[in-house]
Amino acid sequence: MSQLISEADDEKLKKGLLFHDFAELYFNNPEIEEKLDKVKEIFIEEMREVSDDISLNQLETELDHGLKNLIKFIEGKGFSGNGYKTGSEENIFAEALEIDFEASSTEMYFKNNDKRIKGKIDLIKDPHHLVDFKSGRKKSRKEVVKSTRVETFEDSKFPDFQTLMYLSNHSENVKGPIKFTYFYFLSDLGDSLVGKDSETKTEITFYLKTFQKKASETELYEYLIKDVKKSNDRRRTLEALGYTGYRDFIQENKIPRVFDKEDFKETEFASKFIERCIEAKGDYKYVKKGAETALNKIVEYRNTNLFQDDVESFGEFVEEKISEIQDYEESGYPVKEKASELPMEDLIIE
DNA sequence: CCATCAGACAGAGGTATGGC
DNA sequence: GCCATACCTCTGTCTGATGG
Repeated sequence: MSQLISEADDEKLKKGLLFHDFAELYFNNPEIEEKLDKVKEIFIEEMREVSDDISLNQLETELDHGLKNLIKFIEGKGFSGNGYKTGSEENIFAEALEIDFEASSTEMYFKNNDKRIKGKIDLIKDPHHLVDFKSGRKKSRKEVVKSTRVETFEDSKFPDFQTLMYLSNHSENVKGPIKFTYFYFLSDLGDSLVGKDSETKTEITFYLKTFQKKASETELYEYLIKDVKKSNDRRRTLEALGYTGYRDFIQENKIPRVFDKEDFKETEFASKFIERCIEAKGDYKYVKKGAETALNKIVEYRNTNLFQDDVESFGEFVEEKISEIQDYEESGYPVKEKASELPMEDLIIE
């Protein structure tokens, strides 16, 4: 892969930067909404500098959608982040419009020497809510978790440690679950014609407890049986087991770190669980089926949220990679693993 | 009352296709 | 080479019918 950046890439980067700058300025100075036309002008002007054959029509549509979505999403004042530094000194729109602004919760930079990570959070909406603005295609919760988790990122299309990195760092500042929102401000382009109101954000929750602990709580038990009819196999099975029966089983048996539904079904944990269900209700096909879909749901829950064990295993992974790099420094890099192929640009190497 | 089965349906994920 | 899109498959849900 060439290091040269094509004009198209350049254009994309610039566009992303401009949208981010607008988000930052709007968050800190919401009255800018009155000067939206001016913002658009500046935006288009700035884009012309990178590329002389941009499609004005398309850019205007994107602008209308993107700015509208960002305004709709951002409301109220944010939180002054402890442990963060203000990230960017300049804001294109603020400068062009000669607005003096003080950012206290946008573009928050952190560098965590202990954990050897660093990054910049687009917006800290409140102490328990981080936000990242994205211009690309919307990704599902499952995709986000898969691409950030150490055990599964290699199988994902776009490995990206950002989510775990930010959460890992931020969890030092707060107690209790942290929400991480990816806001895809352009993802509903083209929907308005059909009148569809498509979701433009993906929210991941990081529970500051292990999955094992979380799984034993009523919340997960409820998740397994809610929103289905009384006749549902899984619901009938789990209701026979009862919450206490379910909780006891989880407390007695260690849940294996397996993220694939099929593989999970093969584990001892799974067969024991099915056995326990049969004991509670009787040896019927629907009980086995109900227990199996429950196991699937448990894995699904795990694959759409993040837990303490994910952060821990990420921390170990970082340590491992850093010592590998130190080894390479001494003995030379192996030829087959180019540094650029490793999704770890953001790891601190000093 | 409860268990079982088949068939229709919806949503999510994965994959192949065609355009740029 | 990239990407968005359409298509296919898998999974789960619900309904209605049958029979204990």
